[in-house]
Amino acid sequence: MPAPTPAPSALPARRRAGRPTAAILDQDGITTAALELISNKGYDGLTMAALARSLGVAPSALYNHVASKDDVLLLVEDHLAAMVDVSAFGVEPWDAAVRRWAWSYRDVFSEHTPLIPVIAVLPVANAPKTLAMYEAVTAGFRDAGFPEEKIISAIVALEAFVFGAAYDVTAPEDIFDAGNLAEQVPNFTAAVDRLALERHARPTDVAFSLGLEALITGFGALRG
Amino acid sequence: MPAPTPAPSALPARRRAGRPTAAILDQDGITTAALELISNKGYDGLTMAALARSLGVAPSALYNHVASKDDVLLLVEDHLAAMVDVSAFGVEPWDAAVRRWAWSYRDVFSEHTPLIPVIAVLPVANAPKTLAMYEAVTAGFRDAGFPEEKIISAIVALEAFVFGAAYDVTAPEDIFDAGNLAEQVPNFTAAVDRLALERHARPTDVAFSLGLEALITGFGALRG
DNA sequence: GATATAAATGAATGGCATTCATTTATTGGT
DNA sequence: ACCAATAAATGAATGCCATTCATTTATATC
Repeated sequence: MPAPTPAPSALPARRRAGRPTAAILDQDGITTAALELISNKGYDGLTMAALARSLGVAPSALYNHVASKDDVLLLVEDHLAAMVDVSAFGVEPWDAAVRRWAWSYRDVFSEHTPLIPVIAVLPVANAPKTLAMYEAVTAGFRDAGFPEEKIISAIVALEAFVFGAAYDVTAPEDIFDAGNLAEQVPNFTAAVDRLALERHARPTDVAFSLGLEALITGFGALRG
Repeated sequence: MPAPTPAPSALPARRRAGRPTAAILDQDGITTAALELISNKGYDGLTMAALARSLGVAPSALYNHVASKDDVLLLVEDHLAAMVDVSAFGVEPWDAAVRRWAWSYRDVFSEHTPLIPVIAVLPVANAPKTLAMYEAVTAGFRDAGFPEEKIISAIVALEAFVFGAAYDVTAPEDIFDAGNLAEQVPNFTAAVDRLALERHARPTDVAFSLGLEALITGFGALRG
């Protein structure tokens, strides 16, 4: 049967199918809209349908510009990588530069932990800004006298710590409350209670600092 | 209209609805079936439908024993926590015990990275075996002369590193291949190539060892 | 023996990413 | 100046997924 003639939609000037004067969508716009959506509704709210809606477009239109939802996540990841602070490398001493980099790396991704499984396994060739971050860090290590064969390993180790710590930031405060099992784990409970007495900074920041300083000290000793 | 009388199913002795002589399902059986399924089909294959099928049961039956799929993941996680090797604490020296614990922790969860977002944020009260692991580690730190107020922070930091490293294990080998962007990141590319010349162990193991030894050294100095 | 309960069934439900045929304005070639 | 190819949109499927619900019934409890 012939398709019924669509009633000429009088109301909200609905766009008709077909190539428009200028493309509505591009990867930059999709990235920006995704970030906005994530910021407002979190990663649960980031659906292809919601993303399309926020761009005033049908969901299927997105697939002219990205291959999949994972592709969207990759775009977001690469955008965030550019926000990580590598500016101290080559300016400040090596240890201070690492410290700045690692803290900002953690802070950026602690708001975006659902990306971590994506990044951790992402070939860098698909993420130019991420690659640029690695380049800056690598150059910083090299110029600081780091033996070349250990640079990547050191960065990988630091990154592992950063990613794990990013999760930790999002954990509930009472994650270590053993509840009614407390009597069965006296050492653990005592240590948790003891930590709670220290009221300096967020526990997650204390742990991050403790680990990061150990890594910086340990890696610093490798420099020639 | 009245429900049509169901034909008395002659064939595969299909179970009828209603309370059976003994419960078919329990949390242990669900956990075991989930692990089997994960082992065979990976986490993508772990659906409530597949889990139910492997148990010879309707999907909805699972919900008499678990509240949600996340609940299943929690059961799996706690089972795995019991496989982490804490046996060296109190037997071997502190640094050797930490080494054994961290390596085995990483190895166990590198096969189960989809659990990491669950664990990292999981209140320990819901995971008794995980809690038992923490108790053993905490006692080991305390007996090694670790100041009590730093024990939890040190464990959290080590755990963060372990989780991040577990992801790294699953990364593709050529993750650092910059492809056609290689010229734009000369330092990075050189460092990646230089590492490739070292053919001792898996790169992921080299990085883990490097980071872990730095953490052990750094934390070891905190002992009284 | 009556009643309540636990544990199963199977049929919805609603959300999700993704695919596909179709439409049409623009671009580039002749 | 026409014409073919293409890019970019639509909207209607598709199939998978977790979860809910009314219903059934064997067993346990009073």
